[in-house]
Amino acid sequence: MNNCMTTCHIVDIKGGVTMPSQTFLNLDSRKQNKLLEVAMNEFKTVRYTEVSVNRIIQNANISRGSFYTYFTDKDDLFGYILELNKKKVFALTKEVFLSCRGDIKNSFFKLFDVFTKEIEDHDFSRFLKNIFLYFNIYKEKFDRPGHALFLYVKDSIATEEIKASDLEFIFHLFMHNLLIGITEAVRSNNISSIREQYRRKVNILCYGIYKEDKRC
Amino acid sequence: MNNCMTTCHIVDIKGGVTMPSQTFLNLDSRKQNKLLEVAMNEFKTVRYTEVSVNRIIQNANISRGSFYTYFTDKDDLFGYILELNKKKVFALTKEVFLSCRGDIKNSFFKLFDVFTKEIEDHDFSRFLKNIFLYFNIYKEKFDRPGHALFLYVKDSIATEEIKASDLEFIFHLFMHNLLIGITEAVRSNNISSIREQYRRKVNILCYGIYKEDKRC
DNA sequence: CATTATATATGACAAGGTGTCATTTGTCAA
DNA sequence: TTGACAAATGACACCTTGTCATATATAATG
Repeated sequence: MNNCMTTCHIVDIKGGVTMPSQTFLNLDSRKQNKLLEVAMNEFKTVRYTEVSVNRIIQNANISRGSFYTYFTDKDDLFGYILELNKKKVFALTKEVFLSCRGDIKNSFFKLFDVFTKEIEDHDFSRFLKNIFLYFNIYKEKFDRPGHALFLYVKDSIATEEIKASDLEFIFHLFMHNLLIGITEAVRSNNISSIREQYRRKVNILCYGIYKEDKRC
Repeated sequence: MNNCMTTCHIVDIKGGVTMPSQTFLNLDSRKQNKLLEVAMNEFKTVRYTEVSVNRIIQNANISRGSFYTYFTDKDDLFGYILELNKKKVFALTKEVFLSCRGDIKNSFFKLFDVFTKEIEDHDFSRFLKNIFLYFNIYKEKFDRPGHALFLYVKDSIATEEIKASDLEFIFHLFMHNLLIGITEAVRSNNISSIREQYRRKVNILCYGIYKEDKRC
């Protein structure tokens, strides 16, 4: 059943804001894209630890020296690619929230469908997993992406019926659940059952874990 | 406020069951411990990617060749150390559940206190973070530790009042929340406020996100 | 005790990685 | 044509890892 993937992911990536050098930005955009594409492919293909700058520069046909004038190192490059994709993720997320009039439950139902579709369409699987992993425990709570995403969609969330206590926490909880769902979906060959399971979980998140009578 | 830690973690670790070679197990236990201690220290000190087998064998006073007869590589070593510590974590967790008669809410309240105490006492912080990270998104859902822990404590959880839908998911949700709380606590200098926040979240998990009237 | 078998230890080595830098090449403006 | 600045280059120093033929210790046996 679950025979693939004997590899797990917890990766060390230097934090901080990532930006390629001006030199890179000045580059002919064809050249930029070539490098980005090659790199993306590398990140999709091998484990993060095994990503090799050597291989990247070979495939992109640039010299070692050039690479290091563009990016300080592989973390830097990865961070940049992430940054580029983040925008898409952010935009999609917000769009969904708006289209659902801020309703959390429905938004997260829909997000699952939207993202799994997106992944399927673009063969992003491996790379997107990395992106999602980027939103992991640490990230999620302390670092930019998770928090930034929240800030970005915050206003699109309908809060009248929600307990005020900690909207950001709630958001992360749902996000976490979504990521698990998506990752499962990406790996599974039976999406519809994963989808069903996912929806049940969203319900638990909404209404709590206790049976009716026990509530509060 | 949150000025430390510019580093985030998403790490690549090979999965699979980790076991040192018989040769290592045969070793005089003083020698074993020496190596383990040195390694542990390395893992505590530097980012996972930067952990160097070189440094470890130097500090442990063993030859390169020996190391590689004990463990296949650094992932293997890390996995083993994790394994050793996991037992402790498992035991503690179960103990707490039993002492709370399986009540989820109270168990997770207590787990927070127990673990933060444990960490404080043992200067595990950096290493335990790694352990906790080991239980991250992927792990949590697909791999041994998270699932295994669940199986281990499963029977100690009182389920009469819980919606049956997906106990494991609920468990992971609470766990996830606990890990976030602990990590925050480890980094913070105001544990009691983190603790308070944590408890509020546990309540959300128990009773859902909606205000009274909106429920179901 | 001598001899053989087996377990353990060793460090030189190949293969490959990273980041730097003095130098070359390209480009544009005066 | 010349000078000034931007970009590209690849050899280099220095690191890492995992392997393997060889040396050494330990045990087992005739």
